[in-house]
Amino acid sequence: MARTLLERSDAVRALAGVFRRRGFESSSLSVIQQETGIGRGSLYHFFPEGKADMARAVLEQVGDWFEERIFSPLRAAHDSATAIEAMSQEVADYFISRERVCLFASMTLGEEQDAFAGVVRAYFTDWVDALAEALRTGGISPQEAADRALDAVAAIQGGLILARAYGDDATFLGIIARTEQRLLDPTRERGTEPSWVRRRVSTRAVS
Amino acid sequence: MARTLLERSDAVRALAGVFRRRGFESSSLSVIQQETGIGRGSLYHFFPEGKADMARAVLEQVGDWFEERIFSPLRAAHDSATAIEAMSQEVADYFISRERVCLFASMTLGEEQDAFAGVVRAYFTDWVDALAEALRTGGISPQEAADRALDAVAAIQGGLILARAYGDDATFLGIIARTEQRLLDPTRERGTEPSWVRRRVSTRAVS
DNA sequence: AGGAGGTTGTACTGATCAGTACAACCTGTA
DNA sequence: TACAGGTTGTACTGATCAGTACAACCTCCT
Repeated sequence: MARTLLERSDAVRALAGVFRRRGFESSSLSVIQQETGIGRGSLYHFFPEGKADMARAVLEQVGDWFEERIFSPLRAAHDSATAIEAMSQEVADYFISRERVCLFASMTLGEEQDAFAGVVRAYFTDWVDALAEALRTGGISPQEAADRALDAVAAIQGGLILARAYGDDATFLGIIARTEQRLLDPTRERGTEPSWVRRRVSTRAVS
Repeated sequence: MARTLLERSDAVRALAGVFRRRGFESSSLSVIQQETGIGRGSLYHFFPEGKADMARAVLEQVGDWFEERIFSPLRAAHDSATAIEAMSQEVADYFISRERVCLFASMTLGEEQDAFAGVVRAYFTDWVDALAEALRTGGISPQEAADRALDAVAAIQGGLILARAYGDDATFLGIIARTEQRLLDPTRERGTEPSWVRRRVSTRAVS
C-alpha cells in the first residue's frame, strides 16, 4: 500500500518555497515538478484541483503557523511587553528565513486577489486583532490599541517590500525594531487627524 | 505617415492599468490586446522587446510621475511640514485612484524581481532620501530623519497591502494620516534598540 | 491628387501551459 | 510469497503563450 515516503505536509512545505521564490502565477506545473522533485502524478494525487488546491494548502499551513506561534501567544499574553518582543523576534526570524516573502500579502495582487480574498483578510484581521488585544492587556485604550496594531502590521509588511527591494535584511530588522518601540511606547499622544483625511474618509472611503 | 491617433504615452498609461489590475505575469499579450484595445502589431511596434519593454516603459512613467510630484517637491521644500502634508495627500490620491497598487512594489515578487531590481531600488531610495531631506530641513537630525523616512515609506507600502486585503480605503487613509503625524512629531525620542536586533544584525544581516 | 512611410490587424510559429489517463511500482498485510 | 491498493512517472490533449511576418491601411507632405 505504499505508505508513502512523501508526506503531504512535506509537499506543502516544498510548494511554499516555490511560491515564495517564483510567485504563484509563474510557478508552472513543470517548474513545481522540477523544483520540488515531486512528480505530476503525486501532485494531482495530493491536490486534485491543481494549483488552486496547492495554494490553499500552502496558505492554510502558513496561517496555522502564525496562529500557533504569533496570534495565540499575543492573545494569551499576561505581560504585553514580553509578548510583543517575542512577536518581533519570531516574525523577523520567520520572514528572513523565508525569502522575505509573506504569501498572504502576495495574494493581494493580480488574479489571485479574488480567489483568496477571504483567507487573506482573515489572516490580517487575526494578526491585527491579536496584537491589539495584547496592547489592551498592557493598558492601552481600545482605539489606540487598534490603530497601533494596524500600523505595526503595515510597517512589517512594508518592511518586507523594502527588504526585497534593497536585498537587505538589516533594513528590515531596523523597521521591526522601531515598530516594536512604537508599540510599547507608553507616552505617545495622539494628535488630531489632518483635515484632508477627514474630508476623504467622509466623502468616499467607505467603499 | 500616419501620425498616429495613439500616442505611446497613452499606450503606457493603458498598460499600467492592466498591470495593476492583473499583475505582470498574468497580463498575457491577448489580455493586454483586449483590455487596451491596442493591436498586437502596435504593441510590438512601440515595445519591440515585448512585455519586458512594456514593463520598463510603465515603470519609467510612474517613476517620472513620482519624481515630479513627490520627490522633487520634498527635496525643494522650505517648510517641511507643508511638504510632508502635500506628499501624504498626493500619495493617498494617487494610490486610491490606481487600484491601491504600487507597481514598483509588485516588481519585488516573483520572476520580475531580478529583471527590475535596479529601477525598483532606485525608486525606493529616491523616495526615502527625498523625504529624509525634507525632514532634515525641518530640523530633525540626519539619522533620525533617515529612520523616519524609511519607516514612513514602509508604512505606506504596508498600508497598500492592507487596503487591498480589506478592500477598503479608509484603513489606508488612517495609516497615511498617522504616518504623517509620526513624521512631523517634534517630540518623539528614540529609545535603545531591543537586544535581539543587535544580535541578528551583527551575526547575519549583512547579506 | 499622389506617393511615402509610419502604423495596425491578422495569421502563423514553436513552445509551454494545466490537466487527464493509465500502467508500473512499491510497501504493509496476510 | 503474493496480493491489495495507495502512490508515482510518463505520455498525451487542447488551449494558450510570446513573438514574427507581412499586407493593408491611414495620414501627412508635396
